[in-house]
Amino acid sequence: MAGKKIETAPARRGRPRAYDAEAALKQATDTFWRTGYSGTSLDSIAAATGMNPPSLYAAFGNKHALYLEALARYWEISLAATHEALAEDRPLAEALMLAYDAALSIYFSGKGSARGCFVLGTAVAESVEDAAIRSSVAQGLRKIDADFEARFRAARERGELKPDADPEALALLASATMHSIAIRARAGARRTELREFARKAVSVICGRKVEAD
Amino acid sequence: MAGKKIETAPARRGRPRAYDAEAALKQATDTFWRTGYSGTSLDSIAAATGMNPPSLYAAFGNKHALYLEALARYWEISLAATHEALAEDRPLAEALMLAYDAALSIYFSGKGSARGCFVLGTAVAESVEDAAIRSSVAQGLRKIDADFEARFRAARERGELKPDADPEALALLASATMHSIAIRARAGARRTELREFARKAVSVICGRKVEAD
DNA sequence: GCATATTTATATAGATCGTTACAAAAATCA
DNA sequence: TGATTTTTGTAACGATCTATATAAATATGC
Repeated sequence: MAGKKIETAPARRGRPRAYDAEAALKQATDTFWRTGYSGTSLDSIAAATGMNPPSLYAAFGNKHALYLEALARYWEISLAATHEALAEDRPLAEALMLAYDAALSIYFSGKGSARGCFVLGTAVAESVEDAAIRSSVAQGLRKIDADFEARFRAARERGELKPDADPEALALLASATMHSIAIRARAGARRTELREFARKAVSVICGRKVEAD
Repeated sequence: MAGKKIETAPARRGRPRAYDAEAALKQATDTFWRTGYSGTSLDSIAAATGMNPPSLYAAFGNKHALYLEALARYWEISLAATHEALAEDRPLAEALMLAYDAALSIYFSGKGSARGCFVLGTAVAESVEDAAIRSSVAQGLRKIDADFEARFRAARERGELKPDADPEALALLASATMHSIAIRARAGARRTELREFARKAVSVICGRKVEAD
């Protein structure tokens, strides 16, 4: 066998960092999530992460780059949750409700009042003036649309929907339902109320009654 | 007849104001609409309105009160547009499309890239930390829901919908469609694309094909 | 004309913004 | 140990933030 490359890191020179970049990104995300991009100061991020400004800049570049990284990570997590919920080994209505329940878990995470969706609650506000944020938002929205559409297409082929059902139209309505839930959550709606909303939307979209659970 | 009370104003003392409060509110709204509440400085509002900071404070109180006034006025206008579009002397699908067209006209007003909805694009971002803004958002959303629901209820009674149609569920989907259009507009979607979206949503909601125009 | 009332324009106060300079601290390498 | 490398903590820079103090400007009432 060739020389044994150890799996441990090669022992970096210099003073070791006192922060965990992964945890810091999560804490920065939480701060942006509550007060938005423009409404969040680096001071508050420094307080939330326990990092000093120079460490923040060494780790993430600047405020804008840090926000973009938080946004990308949020999309990664929430898109994966939606994608997994819509797996095709579940009945259609059940899959949709699972997707909305996953979204609600994210929208109502955190300690204080509900923050809704990080994208719709903070990134959309910056989307007029900030091309990079706008592009990330548009791309993520398209991916959710595509996931819903694929699931409706499969449902039609499998006979879960009538043959003349329009998968694209249903996907847009399913996405719209998620958008509306995200906004209402940030506007103070209760979680139980929003889950009822999801149930009713799924009933209309699937063309039949959906049981409470 | 009693003494003739003239209709002209009673001739105020002091230097006359150089601004039109109504026009200034509209220009301030335009500025908030693009860059959000936190992202908008009083300097930029002063530039947009042509007013000096002391005049702004004399006219509107402070930044927060000015924003709340802009928000209230926006709700007034957009709620009236929706309410009028949903008048019951039109066929259901036509009324819905009229409501979405009215919304699109608002979302794509202004010169630069589309700003979407003032509420969903700027007020929702502040809704976690700002109770007054959150309350205004929640109240406005409820009014739109109620307008849609009333229209669907009338449609069912008139036979435009099947007797087992659920007006509340349909109203929530109709609202969600509007929310989604507002968000997508701010994220850069084209107006024609969003109108197609509206048409498809109306088809599903009304349970039948809706012609292009 | 002169006192009074109100708004405008300027200038700035005091705080906070994003960002960085700088030196002490803490690690490895020789 | 001493040189080197990297991060930390503090302090501060210039810009910008919301808001206001102050005085000039412009109207009315007498």
